[in-house]
Amino acid sequence: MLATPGPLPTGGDWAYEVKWDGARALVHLPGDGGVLLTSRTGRLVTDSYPELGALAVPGLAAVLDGEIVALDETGRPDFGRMQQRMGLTRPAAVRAAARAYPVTLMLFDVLRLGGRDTTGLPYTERRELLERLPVDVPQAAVPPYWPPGLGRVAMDWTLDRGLEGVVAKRVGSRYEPGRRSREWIKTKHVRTVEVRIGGWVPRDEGERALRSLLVGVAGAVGLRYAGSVGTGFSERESALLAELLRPLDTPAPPFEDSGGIEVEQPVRWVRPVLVGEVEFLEWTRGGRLRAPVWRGLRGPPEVVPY
DNA sequence: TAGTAGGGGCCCAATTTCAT
DNA sequence: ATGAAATTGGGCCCCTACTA
Repeated sequence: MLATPGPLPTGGDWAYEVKWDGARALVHLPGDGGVLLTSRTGRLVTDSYPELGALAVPGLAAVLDGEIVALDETGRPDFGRMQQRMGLTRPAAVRAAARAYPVTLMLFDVLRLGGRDTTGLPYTERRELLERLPVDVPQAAVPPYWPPGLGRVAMDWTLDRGLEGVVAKRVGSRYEPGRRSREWIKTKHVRTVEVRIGGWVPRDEGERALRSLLVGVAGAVGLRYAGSVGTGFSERESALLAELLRPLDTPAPPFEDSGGIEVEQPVRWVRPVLVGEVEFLEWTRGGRLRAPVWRGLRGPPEVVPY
């Protein structure tokens, strides 16, 4: 069951949970002391997270839903660390990564318990089952939730702690396996930043539309490259931007450190006079925008000191 | 060593399904 | 029949592993 993105729902029948920034996983506990983990796409990922073998409780047969996260020293999920765990299969590599960045499983739902399908039960009843589970290991947690009426509180609380956002769940809803449902609504804390366009990748030879924008933010001595943005603009905006960018052509990258930019596609550099707004999740360790979305041009084109 | 592939996520646009 | 909602497909981003 997947959440639909949207504004925070309010009203008497929504409960709220933290939106954990990691990798979604289903935990299969056959009851014989084994553990199997599957990813959102159904891939078997057990071998990548050996420490989660600790979840096995002899006699407990269940299927649970949760998010695998790699917490930093402050207890906040660090997606960069998580990425260093995902996809690893070589035992030596897995061991080394597990020692450096151990993961925790945040459990938030029960799909089967003791051979019984629990997906038909309402959210609140599944939560009760979840909280009564005899899973008591440091590698797993059952984070609390906020009852109806406290949606704003949940948003403020998660914002204060630098968490990604909130997932609202309708208290009477059943679990819908494999589906994206409106009974779960995810609301992210979005950040925006003002950027200058320093280059672009045309969609084709005609250069009448764009594939992506290369943007920068104010750096120490000039424009610092912040990554490329490939979504958020409609067909119309794409055409308009291409039209505005074509006359701004310049031979060299306008960024202060052009060495770090790796683009295999044909890039057109431009004088960085166009200012726009980009919505993004967070800054990566390398100073790039994570999950950037173009939100539009801001203000008139300006003559800039770069 | 360089290039390719794949996982996770996001959005737009097109298509299909569902309601009125 | 018509419009809205849901689903699917295609791109792009970030990061790392795998392959040649």
